[in-house]
Amino acid sequence: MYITTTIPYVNARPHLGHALELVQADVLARHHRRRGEPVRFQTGTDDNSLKNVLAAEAAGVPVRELVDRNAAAFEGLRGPLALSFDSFIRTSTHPAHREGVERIWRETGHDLYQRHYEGLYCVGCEQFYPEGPCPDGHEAPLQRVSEQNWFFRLSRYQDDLYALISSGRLRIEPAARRNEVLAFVAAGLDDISVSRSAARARGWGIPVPGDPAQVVYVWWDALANYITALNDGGGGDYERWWVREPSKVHLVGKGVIRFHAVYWPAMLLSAGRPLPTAIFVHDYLTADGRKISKSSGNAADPAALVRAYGTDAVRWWLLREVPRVGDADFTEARLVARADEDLANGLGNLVSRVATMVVRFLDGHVPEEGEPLAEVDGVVDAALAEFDFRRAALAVWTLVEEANRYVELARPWQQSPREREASLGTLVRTCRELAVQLEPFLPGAAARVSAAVGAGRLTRPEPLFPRHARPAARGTA
RNA sequence: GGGGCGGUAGCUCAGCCGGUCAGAGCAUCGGACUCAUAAUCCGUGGGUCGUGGGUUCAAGUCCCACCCGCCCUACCA
Repeated sequence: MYITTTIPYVNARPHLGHALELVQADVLARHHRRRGEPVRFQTGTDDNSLKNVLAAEAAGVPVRELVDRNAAAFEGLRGPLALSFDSFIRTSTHPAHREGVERIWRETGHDLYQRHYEGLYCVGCEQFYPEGPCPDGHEAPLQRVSEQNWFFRLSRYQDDLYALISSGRLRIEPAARRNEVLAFVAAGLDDISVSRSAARARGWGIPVPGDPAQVVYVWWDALANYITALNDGGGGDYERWWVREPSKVHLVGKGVIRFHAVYWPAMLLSAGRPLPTAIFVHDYLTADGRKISKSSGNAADPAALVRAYGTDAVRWWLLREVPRVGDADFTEARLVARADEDLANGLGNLVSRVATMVVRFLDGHVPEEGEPLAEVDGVVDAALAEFDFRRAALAVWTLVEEANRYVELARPWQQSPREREASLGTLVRTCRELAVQLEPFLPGAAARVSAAVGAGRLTRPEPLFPRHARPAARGTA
């Protein structure tokens, strides 16, 4: 499976919304790797956006410096969020990227033509609008732009795209999003402008081959990363992951569906390249009921949240509480409640009590016999197949709940030695199974559970998870 | 303007083709237990399922209208 996230433009530091997409992709990657499937997990940054240029100008720093600094912040999420991406591409520095963009440009040459264009351009959206103001409410006013641009014959691919998506050959999830795209395609596709004047872009970006006065439209440039990251000029990765791989999944936010579900497949069709097989569209996060923005502060800064509460707590909130459909509101109080109730009181306490009983009653020796209490692999698998991370996480959690109930039922401290051996054997095996099932979701926690109830003689473990709220304050924060 | 999604207990949400669908978790209250991070387990209370109509023997569950929130799309005067 080839899994990609979108590559964010780096006019600012990453926020929690970026973390959501990265963590979702990471869960898919880890889940499929665990099942022995070949996986390539790809992410990176879009350095070539005009927005980066403007942000740098506003900050009074060279573009290169701002882009490098912010790109480093994105790549730096790897550790704090425990991400397992296999490669991280930066569109301004990856050696094969520029070359790859030029190559697709040439391959689609039969669908490119020059046309004079005049319109209102929103730099915030990197998009033209027939009239103002910009529907997203970006602060910068729309610019009246009049220039000679390159256009792509998108209109030519309307029928192909419709057939592709309605047949499911290009799967778009959730279904409501697929319908949205189909409605858009069916309404008729106009050709799109795919270049900008180099002057207006301040010379930032990739020059159009044979027309240095123009730079390649940033979306065209950015979308290409999905194949240029594989060094599509040669070297085997492209062949392996884009041509032969049967499952190619793009994770994208709802704001960029059209680029991924319409423009990108059309580009590939025009270039005679293989297409992705699935696009999963997630909705957005809000923080304290408000749209996440640069002014949201720490509440939406994933690195800061990890410093305060740890990797597991942040990942767990993103996976356990964000629905497949619909925006989700993030609050620190909810993250703390989840971490305390689920991780500390639920999982941590379970492992703690099981290990302690093995130490106390069996001198630390784990019984030979025992089977996990339940099988959740199938449910997790089914949930992840439809990108329902919350349902998958919940399924794993049923193991914790079953195990805690089982302790109360069996009451090993009152059992005969023989009964006790059996019940503790069951509990240890269940905890081990938990570690296995949990790995894609909470790799750090899984490793700690594994260590606490692993092979050899058990010892009384330290608490696996800290509690963040005082008991008396729980739920009121 | 057109299209889509959501509006279910205080909070977060499950409820596919109409008939144990009125549910879960958290919070509240009561009980049990003591292996455990004062954690855990069991039970109670609580909702006119956005509003108003309609179809049906029967509707959160289908149809229509409207209200609220969000998204996509478009701009006729």
